[in-house]
Amino acid sequence: MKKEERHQLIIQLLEKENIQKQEELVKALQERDIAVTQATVSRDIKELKLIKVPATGDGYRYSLPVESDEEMNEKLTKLIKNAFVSLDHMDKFVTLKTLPGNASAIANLIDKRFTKELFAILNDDDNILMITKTTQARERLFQELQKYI
Amino acid sequence: MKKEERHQLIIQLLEKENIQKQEELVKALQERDIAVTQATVSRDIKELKLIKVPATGDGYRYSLPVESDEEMNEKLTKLIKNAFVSLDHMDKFVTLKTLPGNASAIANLIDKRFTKELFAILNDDDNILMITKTTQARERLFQELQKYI
DNA sequence: TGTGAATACTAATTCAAC
DNA sequence: GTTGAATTAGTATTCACA
Repeated sequence: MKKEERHQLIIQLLEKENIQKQEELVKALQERDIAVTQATVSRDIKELKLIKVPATGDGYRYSLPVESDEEMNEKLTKLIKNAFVSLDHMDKFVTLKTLPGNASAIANLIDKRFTKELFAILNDDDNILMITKTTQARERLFQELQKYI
Repeated sequence: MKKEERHQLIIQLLEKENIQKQEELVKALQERDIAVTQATVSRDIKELKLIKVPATGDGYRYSLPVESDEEMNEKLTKLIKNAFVSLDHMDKFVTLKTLPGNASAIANLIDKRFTKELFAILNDDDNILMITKTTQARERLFQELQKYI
């Protein structure tokens, strides 16, 4: 079990369970036969940027990070820089072709980042099709995406 | 200086300064001639639901809360329960009539909560007009809003 | 109810080992 | 580069009191 896998598992655990303390995360991981200590979990939390949130009821809980626009932009830039093939538009459509396997991650980020502009977005393994709400929105979206290239 | 005032000040401080530890908040408050201890700041943080965020660079910082869906739902429920007049729909439109002065706050929350469904939302003092992306989305939105009543 | 002082608890880091 | 054990740093809570 590598660190990266554990990180993924931790994210899943946080979605399901109410983790209030790092020790609880340690236990939850142990139940899945992953032996780590509080020290490691503390580092994981830092790396994953998990946040400690005062719970609505009582106590505290660990929660997934809220990505800022800047962080999403950074991610998008990296992803697109690495996987870009072509970008095109027509009417209210924008298409982005990527290297195989990369469309999904990029589409997810674009979806979050451009909710305002997007009417719908869908992708297969290496293509993203975006449908914008208006032609102006298509223009904005296309120009913004060009910046990432 | 009452607690409520201090809370407001803390929120302002967090927006401006990079507060990494509760002790720093204590110091920042002392500089403004407000004498409190770490214990009090800890309670303030819990009450304000401030979160401890692993910083992008190094270390940690305290930050303003992120509202969860549940919290938005709670707020919406309260607001709508208190100010509801009528709810109606037609084609891709949904209208919500409220008591005078209440439309804006409710519209803002609906906008955040139903981004997926909404194409546009606008309000005056006591009316909200929602335009959904599709008829199915209108159906979903209308049914969800009915639950808040 | 709100607070500080002391304390208990939790989390982050250091340091050594791998 | 990653980890656990031990330690330190930081945070939450208890308890007494205004």
